[in-house]
Amino acid sequence: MSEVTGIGNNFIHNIIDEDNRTGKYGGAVYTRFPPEPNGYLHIGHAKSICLNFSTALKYGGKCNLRYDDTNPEKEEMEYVSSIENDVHWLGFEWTQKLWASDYFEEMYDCAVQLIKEGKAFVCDLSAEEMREYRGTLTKPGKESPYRKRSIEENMSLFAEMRAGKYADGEKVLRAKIDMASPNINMRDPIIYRIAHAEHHNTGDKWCIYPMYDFAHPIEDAIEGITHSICTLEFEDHRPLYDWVLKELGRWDPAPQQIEFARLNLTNTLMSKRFLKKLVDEGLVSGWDDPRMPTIAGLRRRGYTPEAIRDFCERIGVSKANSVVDIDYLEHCIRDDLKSKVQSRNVVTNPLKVIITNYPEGQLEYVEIENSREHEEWGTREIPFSRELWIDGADFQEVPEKKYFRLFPGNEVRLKGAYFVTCTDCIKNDDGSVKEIHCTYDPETKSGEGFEGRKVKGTIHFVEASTAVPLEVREYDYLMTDGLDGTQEFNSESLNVVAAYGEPGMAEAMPGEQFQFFRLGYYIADEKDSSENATGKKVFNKTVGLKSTWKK
RNA sequence: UGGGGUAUGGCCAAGUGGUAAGGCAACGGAUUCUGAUUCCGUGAUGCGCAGGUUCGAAUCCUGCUACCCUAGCCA
Repeated sequence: MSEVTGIGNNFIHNIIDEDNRTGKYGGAVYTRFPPEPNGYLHIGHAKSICLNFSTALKYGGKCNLRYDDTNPEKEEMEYVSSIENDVHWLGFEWTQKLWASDYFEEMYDCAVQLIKEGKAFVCDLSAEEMREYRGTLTKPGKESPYRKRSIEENMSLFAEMRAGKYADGEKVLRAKIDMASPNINMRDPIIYRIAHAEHHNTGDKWCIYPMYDFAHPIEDAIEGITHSICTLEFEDHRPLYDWVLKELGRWDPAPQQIEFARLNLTNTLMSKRFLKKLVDEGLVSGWDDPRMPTIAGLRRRGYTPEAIRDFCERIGVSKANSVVDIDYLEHCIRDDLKSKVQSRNVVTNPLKVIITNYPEGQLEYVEIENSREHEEWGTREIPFSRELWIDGADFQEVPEKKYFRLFPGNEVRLKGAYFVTCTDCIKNDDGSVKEIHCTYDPETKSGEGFEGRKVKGTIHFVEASTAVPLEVREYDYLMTDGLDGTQEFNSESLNVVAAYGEPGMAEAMPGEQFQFFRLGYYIADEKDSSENATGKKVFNKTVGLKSTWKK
């Protein structure tokens, strides 16, 4: 994790420090991560998860996982397990797992209280009329003709709403605040609506459901949340959040809402609408497609929880809208993996090399270190023979300036093995390079202290008869080129999001994470591998990062 | 056009009146059996703009400008 100085503090900590100084919450820090179970979690949620859980951890406080399931029409249980899995995978444990729907009875009671105190009323306006009465950004709204209903009438009407006497949209319960408020959220906001829908948790027990603005502060208060952290777009809702708690007067001290800027990544679209459409239309293999910015997708791509947590900590927290460069995320995964993963030889766009002066049929093993960072990880033996594969990028028939890898007449070191000199370049009929011929110098074997001459280049290789074919995929993230998430798109307009793969050859290895020379990192996910005809393991999908090789 | 926010080097981001942290990216250089890694080094005379207060301002005041959010019976 980051040990960089200056990182790890943010404005929310300042608020908490101040609260602790004044004793507002008696030193308690209780946060919560409140997803609505209507999709998979993505990297943006990871920022919120890290913020909430880490803040609690930092102050020795608590953090709940709470499903904000107040809208029965949009939520599905299938997302619940993925959410819990992702939070756990990131390395966090919640103090309590709760459902907003478990508070429905208490929320109803709160609503009744407001009615009894003349602070809420049942309104019969249609959705359209409601919109007209609400006014505009610049014009104040008009009071509903139903605003003056008596407390008794409101009580019985609300009870009838609960009893199912009315159809969806026929009536709503509204808070009585101020139709002339410059903040539209305060213009007698709806706090309960009718929805005859099956709720995943409460079934058909309810046909009226609380709105977010009414439910959320109550949920926080019931759980004893002290700092309710949410994103910037809720800033305008804070007055209503405070109003609900103040008018109810049931909790002291009441929780406070704090807003921060949500995460944006360059060229990455994270709206659930966009991601869900990709999944629904089969444009990706699922929510965990490696190209997806979901936590599940990143996991399958080879990201570690440590890297994601480190990233979330390094980017900081502020109220300024910003777009973090995706390079930063990649830096974090490289930084994490490089110190804890072994190296393996893998070549892409493999090019056959024949060592013409090496005995045919002979196979020898040369020693190579498993890690250059960890000497204690030891070495392994890799095969070497007359026929090898090298990376297509490690040979240029006509070398560009300052190219010091293999080209006709040039000598390079094969890492762990010998010096080889390119003597010939064999072409196919179409002019492409078929294979190259080299000679090796037995005296230059690695580890034997040859000092006769130096070479400027060292390249890696894979022995041909033992190599495992695979596809090295360098996935692009979901690119937003020309797309902003609001427009329609199809598989064609989404070409930019396609993964591109290159055929590769690798030394045999178990399905774990390794570092590839020059290629970055990958994970050979077991579920992405299969056996080929000869019983050899083939990694159909090898998830990698962009190459570190620059031209 | 009302209200609410935000503006610090290419990208994040500290800073809370005392003379601009750090990270990413970039670019130099050293080391290197892979142009990786590692290691050093380089960048705002300047903190959206214009004034003002002060011995001193990114931080305080005034006036502008730009961008974001906001008119769901979504969250």
